[in-house]
Amino acid sequence: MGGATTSGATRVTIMDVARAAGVTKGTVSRALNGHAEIAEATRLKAQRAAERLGYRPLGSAQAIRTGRSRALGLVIEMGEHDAHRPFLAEFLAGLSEGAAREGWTLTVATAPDGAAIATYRRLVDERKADGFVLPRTRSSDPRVRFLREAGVPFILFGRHGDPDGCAWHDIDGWTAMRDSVLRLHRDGHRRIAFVGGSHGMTFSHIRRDGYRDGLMEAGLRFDPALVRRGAFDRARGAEAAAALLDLPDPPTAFIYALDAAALGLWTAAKARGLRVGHDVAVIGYDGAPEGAHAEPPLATWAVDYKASGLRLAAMLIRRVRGDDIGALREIVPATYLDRGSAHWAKPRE
Amino acid sequence: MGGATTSGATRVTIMDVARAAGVTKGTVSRALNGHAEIAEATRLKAQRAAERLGYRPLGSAQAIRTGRSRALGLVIEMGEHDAHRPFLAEFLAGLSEGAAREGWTLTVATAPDGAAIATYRRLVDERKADGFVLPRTRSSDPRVRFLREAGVPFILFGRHGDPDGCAWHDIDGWTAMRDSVLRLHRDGHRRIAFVGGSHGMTFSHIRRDGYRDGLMEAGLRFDPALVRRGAFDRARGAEAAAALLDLPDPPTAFIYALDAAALGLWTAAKARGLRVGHDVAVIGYDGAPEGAHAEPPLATWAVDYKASGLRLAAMLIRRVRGDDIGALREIVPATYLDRGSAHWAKPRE
DNA sequence: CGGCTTGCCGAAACCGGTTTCGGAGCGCCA
DNA sequence: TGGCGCTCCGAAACCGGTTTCGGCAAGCCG
Repeated sequence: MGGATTSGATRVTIMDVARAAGVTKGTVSRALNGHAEIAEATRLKAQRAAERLGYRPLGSAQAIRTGRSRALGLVIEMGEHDAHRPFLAEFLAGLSEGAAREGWTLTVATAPDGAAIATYRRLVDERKADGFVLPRTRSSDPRVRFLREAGVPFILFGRHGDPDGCAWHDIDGWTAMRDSVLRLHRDGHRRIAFVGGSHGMTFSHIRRDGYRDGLMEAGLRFDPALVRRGAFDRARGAEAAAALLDLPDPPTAFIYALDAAALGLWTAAKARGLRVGHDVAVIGYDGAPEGAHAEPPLATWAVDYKASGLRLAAMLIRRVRGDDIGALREIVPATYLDRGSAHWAKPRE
Repeated sequence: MGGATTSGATRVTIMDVARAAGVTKGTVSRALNGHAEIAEATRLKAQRAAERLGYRPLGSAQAIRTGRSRALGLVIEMGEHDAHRPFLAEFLAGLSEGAAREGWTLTVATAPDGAAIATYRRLVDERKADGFVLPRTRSSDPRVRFLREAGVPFILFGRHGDPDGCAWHDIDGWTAMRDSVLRLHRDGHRRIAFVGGSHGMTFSHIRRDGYRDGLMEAGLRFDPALVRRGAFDRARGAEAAAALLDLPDPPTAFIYALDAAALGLWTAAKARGLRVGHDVAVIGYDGAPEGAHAEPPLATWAVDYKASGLRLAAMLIRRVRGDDIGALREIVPATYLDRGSAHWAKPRE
């Protein structure tokens, strides 16, 4: 077996390519990196030789001179109520595929909940990543401040209170919430409740605004008693639902900012002898897989986390390469999944 | 804003430390890396200076000479039926924390289902990782063959048919399955079914063996009619349950190799007017969070994926450093969670 | 007191790339 | 025909570390 050290044959280096092509290594480097001052014939010679020998430049050797490690950084904060967890695999798949398409890699680290900055600092100091993807952005985000000061490129999955220097990719939660209201209104609902997610998250505000603006557009009054927030899991979602159902004039429809919380309605409704999708309607948001198995299945707005990861990776790479930030901001729509929980057997007036 | 290039002040290099300590950079390198030929006084001088200046060696610069990038590699295969997905976040947290403790990082890549080898090859060729963690090991695993030939260290999360050159960390599925049988037998069950997971996975065989050996220990006959396999999700789990419940002499208890599949029993039982945890008993395996929300909650064997990740990272690093492989093999127990689904209202004979 | 270890560290090579600098060769124009 | 500018590439410096090599000085021994 020998040691676990050498991998048999030694690597093919740029010198090998240079010898095979009959030029110097400097020329090979320039040829392969597309510098303009290389004659087309020479470039071909170099590329052929590299191809033939199976040459792969050593990332760390490039990094030391260029200062670029060609790696994207992702720091996952291990909060207890991490609603992104079910989608993490898809999200990672998107990110890493987006990175791989450009020959980049993905460096992931995790950090205890509030203490992410130290992790970012370590990765930055050791140049383990050229830029970062920031998921779960908060309205005022310490990570943004840190990276901004350090001059390290980053891109938000979400948005930020102060957009200065921020690139982002986000899902249009505002429209989803607004459309949820309009749909429910069309079905005859007049008292529509809203249960928001974690406080401080940008998306929480945006989704609540969508709800409020939807009411306005539908001509319904905004009733603060019908709004709850801070529900990020099933238990909290059930609490909120219970409180709302016990109102003197309870809502007939519920909009949840998170599927994970929306499932709590089942518990609360059952306890009160109400059937979801019959006596009360509910629309969630996220496209969480559990929702499809609820009885009736949870109507929701599906988000393609893999596609988002792909976009984020591609955009971040462009950002690192110096692309103008104006072009690196986009908002894409979620897709409505019409399922049983949104139904309603409208009672006779 | 300026460009996204320089991060203000330039890095502290080893030369800065050398000057501050009044020695050469070679000496600083040796001092900081604990070489024996450095006088204690000199080592202290170097460490103090490094500390004071906030020196952090540049990983890529070290890598080019040492051949070590101090990064662990993890390739996630994006199969449709990936039972590990719900635990991915915990697993990653463990891995990255284990890596961070030694100053290492974690490089993550994903690959389309069958085509992982190309991804490994890329990471190996570019030296993006010094070793790999292989989750979801198959009895005969092409990844093992590839890495073995390439001479790249790796560690299995699971076991392998041919243990040569393999380090591993695994959860004791055998004992869990055996104990499940014994528990159910103690409760009076005499016909106990087993529904296995994906074919070809090492853990599938091991868990089935545990079931078989448990039967033997309990003095029960092994009945092939009571064994199904290939159930890796809720739908397949329901199919298997339906077939078993429709037998002339159906089982009263079920053991599932995967929680995700076990939840399918609820569907099949309900369709036949049977109550889980009353008319039939079931024990799963994995500790999937959805199980806790089932009605009644699913009894299962909880696996601490974060702890496993931590161990795997630590062990892999030792493997890369050349530790003897014999010391890098371990099997840890799962924890039984006694919940409602395992109950049974034994019918009068 | 001389020779031989031994401990410790400086000088320089080295790792595998990128980038700067300068010059050879050529075409063009006066 | 000479001068000039351009194109293209070789030589060498450079990036930030690690490692080899050799030598100085102190210690040990005979």
